Amino acid sequence: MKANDGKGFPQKRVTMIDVAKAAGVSKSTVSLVLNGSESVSDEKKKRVNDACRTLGYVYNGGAASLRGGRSKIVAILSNNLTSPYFSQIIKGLEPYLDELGFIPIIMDVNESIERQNQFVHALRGHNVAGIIITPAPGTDNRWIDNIVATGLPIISIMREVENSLSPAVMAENRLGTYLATRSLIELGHKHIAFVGGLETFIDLKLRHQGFMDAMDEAGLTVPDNYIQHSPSSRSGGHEATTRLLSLAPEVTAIVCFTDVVAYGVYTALHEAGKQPGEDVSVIGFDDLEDSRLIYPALSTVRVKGEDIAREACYLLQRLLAQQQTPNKILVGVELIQRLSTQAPKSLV
Amino acid sequence: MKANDGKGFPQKRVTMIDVAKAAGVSKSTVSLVLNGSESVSDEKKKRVNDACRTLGYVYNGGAASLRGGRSKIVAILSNNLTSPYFSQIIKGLEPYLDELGFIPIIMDVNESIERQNQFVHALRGHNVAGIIITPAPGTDNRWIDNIVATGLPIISIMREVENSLSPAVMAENRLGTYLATRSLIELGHKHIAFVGGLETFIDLKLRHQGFMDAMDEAGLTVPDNYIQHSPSSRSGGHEATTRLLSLAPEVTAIVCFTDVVAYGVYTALHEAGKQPGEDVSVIGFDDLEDSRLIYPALSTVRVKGEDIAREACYLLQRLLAQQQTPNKILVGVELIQRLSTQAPKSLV
DNA sequence: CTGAAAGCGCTTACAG
DNA sequence: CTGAAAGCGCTTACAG
Repeated sequence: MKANDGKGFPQKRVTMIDVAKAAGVSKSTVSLVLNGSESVSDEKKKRVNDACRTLGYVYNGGAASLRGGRSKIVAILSNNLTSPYFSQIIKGLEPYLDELGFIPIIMDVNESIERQNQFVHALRGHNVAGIIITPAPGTDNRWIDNIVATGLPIISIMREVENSLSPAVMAENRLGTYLATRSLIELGHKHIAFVGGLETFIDLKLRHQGFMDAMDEAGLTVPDNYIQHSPSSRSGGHEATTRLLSLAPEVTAIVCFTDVVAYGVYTALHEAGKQPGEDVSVIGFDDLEDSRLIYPALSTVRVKGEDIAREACYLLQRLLAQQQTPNKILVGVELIQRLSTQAPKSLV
Repeated sequence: MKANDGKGFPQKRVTMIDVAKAAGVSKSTVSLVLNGSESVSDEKKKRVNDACRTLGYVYNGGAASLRGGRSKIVAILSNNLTSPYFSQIIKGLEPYLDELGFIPIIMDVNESIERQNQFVHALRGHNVAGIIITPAPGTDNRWIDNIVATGLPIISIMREVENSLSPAVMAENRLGTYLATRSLIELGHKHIAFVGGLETFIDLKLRHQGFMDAMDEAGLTVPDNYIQHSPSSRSGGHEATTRLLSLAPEVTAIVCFTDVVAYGVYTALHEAGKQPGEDVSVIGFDDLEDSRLIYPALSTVRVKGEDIAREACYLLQRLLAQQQTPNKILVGVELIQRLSTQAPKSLV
């Protein structure tokens, strides 16, 4: 085995002063060049840039943000790093953030208010330019409004903090499940269940509402045990569906809180000897990339992560420019019908 | 729609001086208390902490790291944010990092050398305490060794940079696919293919090697078209398998680069009217949580993300303490047999 | 268009 | 155990 000797710190750090000396200009000029000022002659610009390269200069963004008041970092706080949906949104955010010259960092809050608090505190102490957050359940509206009041832009995505003044970007949750449920009703289903989501999630309330609206409109009743809550995970969907099948075997269609929950529903159906789509229709929410690749391909409500990303960056820009922003932006949804939703067997 | 008026920055920032005044102590004492020094009287400690709370003081970690030389931030650079495997490793890292008092941030490099470069540069300028990285393909060994030479701990996980002095933590890749392949041979398979992975990934080379070793040992030949490369995604596995099935329909078993690739293999088999497990055996690598939940449950090679996380943090600690470290740590693998690997039909 | 000077909010020896 | 002082590496008016 080879080994590091652990002897460290040989190089003295190269600073702007060294660069200035090497380039034969003042420190301020170096700063101006590095920040892309127009008011420096091309020749000096080149000398500065060359000096940076040959000296191996590393710009100290930490010092810059201490003096300047704002860093180039934008933090994205995720509650569910394992959620492919959130990954899609992050991927969507990156090109916009890049273009604005920000450097995106991601933090894993994991639905914990304490971690959320701790992270935001640390972020404030590092003068980040802004925060994009999926608020953890139970986030206090005054907490988030206080942060906004300090001048730090903070934007909620996917979930809002009720009664907060900070802006939020969300999907049309209610409409989404309404459309999903109505599509099942139109196929002829009458015993339709709703699986997944925890009651503390604000988005669950809205998705649940859309489901109930469609059922009411069709004059269909929803017994209590047709609603099965669970964590928004595959295993959550699995367990909730196993419960559902034992309590209400007459169910012929299931509306799921998310696509990931739907994947768990598939597993539970398989275990019960039922074929998703053929025996029990299943519809998801999100339209993850996997959903058209699994078997049978999953019908779902598409929310474009990219739309959420774009609007969030739009809000960020306006907040940074101290311009007015709408308090809430709802991005559209689209019903995607694939093989997992079919007419009930009794009608075929 | 409610709106933010965008008027900003009302509060003047509270600093240590304000806290010191309010608590009736000097600025240094506040600093000592906030950094957990033992040498301050309990009474002053309490006064300082109370003052922080009542004033709403936010510790400026940026300023601290400028003066002190190191921040409490550890960056985790991921190449594939959508990979559930990487998410599992991050989850594994967090408790260790928490315990050491570090605050973990994640950055999405997305297999791009330029982004990797840019991010590491920025991280250096923010004096992060350390970097845990899955090096992008093509990472230069001198580049990474230079960073180590500045005293910034950087630890590779999952992939190593060949000929680098910086330490790496990896799975026993070669052994893993060797065991996977041998298990298929023992079931009676003779026409075994290898699907997934790009040739630029160092870990692919090793996994491929393990496959070849087992085949050679059993005296089985591997035609060129039994090896199908693809991105490590579900759709990659899907497409590679579709190619494979048309070129070599006699194949009865597939060793996959990762579990995610295996999921794509399932889809391609379904589309070809074949049942994974029954018609064609499939074995993955990683053992993601999903793998026991999909249908049929996936046989695989388990690498505990937690093991990789633990060893990475161990290396980080040693590097920070300027102690010697091993150059490479290999964590164990375990063969997990589920329903997706069965004897070939011809033998039943 | 460029340079000298002050200061962002901390930590760290150093006296006492 | 505590306080006064210097300085981390930048940016930003301000003169020139």
